[in-house]
Amino acid sequence: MSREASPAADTEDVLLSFLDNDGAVVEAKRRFTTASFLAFVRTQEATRRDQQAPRWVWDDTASFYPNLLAADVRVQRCYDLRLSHTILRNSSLTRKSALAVAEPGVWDASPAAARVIRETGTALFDLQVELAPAPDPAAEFACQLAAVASSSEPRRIRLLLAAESAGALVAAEMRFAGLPWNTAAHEDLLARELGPRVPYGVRPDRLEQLAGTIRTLLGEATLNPDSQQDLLKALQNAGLQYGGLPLLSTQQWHLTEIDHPVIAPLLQYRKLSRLLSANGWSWLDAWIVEGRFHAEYLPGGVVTGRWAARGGGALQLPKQVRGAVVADPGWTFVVADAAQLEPRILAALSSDLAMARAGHGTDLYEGIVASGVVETRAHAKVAMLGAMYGATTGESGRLLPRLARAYPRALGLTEDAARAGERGDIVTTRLGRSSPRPSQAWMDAQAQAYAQSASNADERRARSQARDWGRFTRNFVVQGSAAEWALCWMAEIRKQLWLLEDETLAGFGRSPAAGRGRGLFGDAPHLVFFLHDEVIVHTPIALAGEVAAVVTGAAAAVGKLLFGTFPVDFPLTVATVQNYADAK
DNA sequence: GGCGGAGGCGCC
DNA sequence: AGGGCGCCTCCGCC
Repeated sequence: MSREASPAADTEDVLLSFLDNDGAVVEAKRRFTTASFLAFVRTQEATRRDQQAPRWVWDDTASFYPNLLAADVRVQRCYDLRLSHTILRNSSLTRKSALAVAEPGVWDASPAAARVIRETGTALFDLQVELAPAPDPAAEFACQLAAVASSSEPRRIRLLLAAESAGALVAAEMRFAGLPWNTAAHEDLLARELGPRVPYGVRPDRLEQLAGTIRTLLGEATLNPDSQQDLLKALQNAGLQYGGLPLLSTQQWHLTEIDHPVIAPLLQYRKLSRLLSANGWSWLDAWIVEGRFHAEYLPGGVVTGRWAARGGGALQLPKQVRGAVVADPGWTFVVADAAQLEPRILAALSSDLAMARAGHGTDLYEGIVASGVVETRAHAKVAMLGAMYGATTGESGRLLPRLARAYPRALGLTEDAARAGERGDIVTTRLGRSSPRPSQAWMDAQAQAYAQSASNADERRARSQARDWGRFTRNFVVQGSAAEWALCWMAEIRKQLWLLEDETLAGFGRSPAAGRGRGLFGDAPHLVFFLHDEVIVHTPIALAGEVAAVVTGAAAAVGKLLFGTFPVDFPLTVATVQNYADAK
C-alpha cells in the first residue's frame, strides 16, 4: 500500500521551485525539509485554489509525491524533471539543445540509480555517472527551459512535458487511492472455476481432474501438463500434426487448429492454470489491501510513451476477473474508453480526410465498410491493425492494397515511418517524443551487409533486422501519439474533476481546504484505473452524470488541443456501472 | 540455491 | 515473416 511504499524523506532536503501563471520561475533554489515543505505546500495549494495553481518543479514525482499523499496533501500541477529530461534528451525537436548534446549524466540514470547517487554521492557500477556532478535541480530546470525555448515546436514539446508530468501525478494518486476490489467476489469466482482453495503449490481440484483427462487421452500416466517439453513430446507421440508436420509448439493458436480429443481439455487446463498463477489466491493475498488494488504505474515506462506497471499486472487485468472490481456502496464507476483510438490518431496525424470522414459519427471500422473499401467490420479492423503493425502476410496483407488506395495519406505515413526505421533514422510523435536510435549491433549488421565480404546470410540478416526496426518505428508514431492523446485526456479529466470537487464542496458550505471525511479524496470523484485508451472514475452515484460529462468533454477538448481544426472525432464508449465486468 | 532465457499468455 | 508491455513457470546453467 502506498502509505508505506516510499521511504519517508525526513532527513533529505528537497529542492523545489514553482512557476507562476506566465511560466516564470517564482521561487527557485529554496531548500526545504519534508516537514516544512508539507506546510508550505498546504498553504500554497489552499490559498490559490481559485487562481491558476502553482506548478511545482521537482526532480521525481514517483519518489516524492507519495510522501505528500500520505500526509494528505495533493498538488494540482507539477513539472517532473526526470521524465522531462528523458523526453528532451531524445526529441528531434530539441536535438540541437545543450541538454541533448551533453554527455550522459545523473539525469539520464534510472530513478533507482539516481536515488543511490543522491543518497550516497556515488554510483555503484557506472563510472560515467559516478564522475558526474551531484544533481542540481535548479540548474537542470534552467537547462530544460532553454531546450524548450530553442525548439522548433516549443508549444508541442511544452504540452508534452506538461502532460507527462500531470500523468505522473495521476499515476501516484491512482496508486494511492487504489482500484476498489471485492475479495469475496474474486474468491467466489476462483472457487467456481478451480474448486476449493488449496495451499500454494498444490493443484486445485478442477486442474487435477483436467490433468487426469489429458494423461488418459495421451496415454502418458505421469505427464506433467505444466512442462512444455513433456507436453510437446507427448503430443508428438500421440501423432498430433500441424499443417502436415509434427507439432513444434504448444501455443494455443496452433492447438486450436487441431482436431483431437485432447485439445479441448488441454486448452481448458491452460486457461485455468493461467487464472491460478496470474490472478489466483496468492495474487489476492499479495495485492489486495483493505479492498483496494494499489497498482504501481510507471509513466514513461515504455519507449513509446505508454505507461508500464509493476506488480500485480495492472495493465493485463484479464476480463475474466473484472467482476471483482466493484464500486463502494453509494458509489459507482464511470468507465470510458476511446473507440478505435489508434486509427483515428493515424487519420489525424496524416491529415487523411477520407479516413477521418469514415470515423465521423460512427464506428470507424463500420465507416470503412460503408465507404466500400472492404466487406466486413472484421476485415476493416484486421487491415487497419496490419497497417499500423506492419503485417505483410495473411488476410491483413491481402487487404492492405485496398486500404492504401482508399487512404493514401494515412498509409503513406505508416510506410514513411517504416522506411525511416529501416534506414536507421528516428521518428517523432505528434507532440515530440522521438524513437530511440537502433543499437550499435544493428548499425554494424547494416554496414556489414554492404561490405565486399558480405555473405548472402549477412545480407539476409541485415534485411530482416532492418524490417524489424521498420515495424517498430512504424508503430511508434501511432502508438506514441495515441499515448499522448491519452495523457492529455487524463490530465484534463483530473483538472475538471478537481474543479467539480471544489464546486461540490462549496455547495455543501465547506471551504475546499477543509478536511475531508473519507480520506484524501473525501466524497470526490477520482480516477482509479487507466489502461492505454480507457479510464475508470470512482464516484458518488449522485455525481455520475457530471463525471460522464467531464470525461466526454475532455476527449473533445483534447482532440482540438492536439489536432486543431482538423475534423477528426474521438468518440467514447461510456458506461456507468457498479461492476467493471458490466462495462462494454 | 540464484539467475536468466524461452515458452506461453494476459492486456492495449 | 505482427507493434508495445509484465508476469508466471519451467529448465538449463553457474
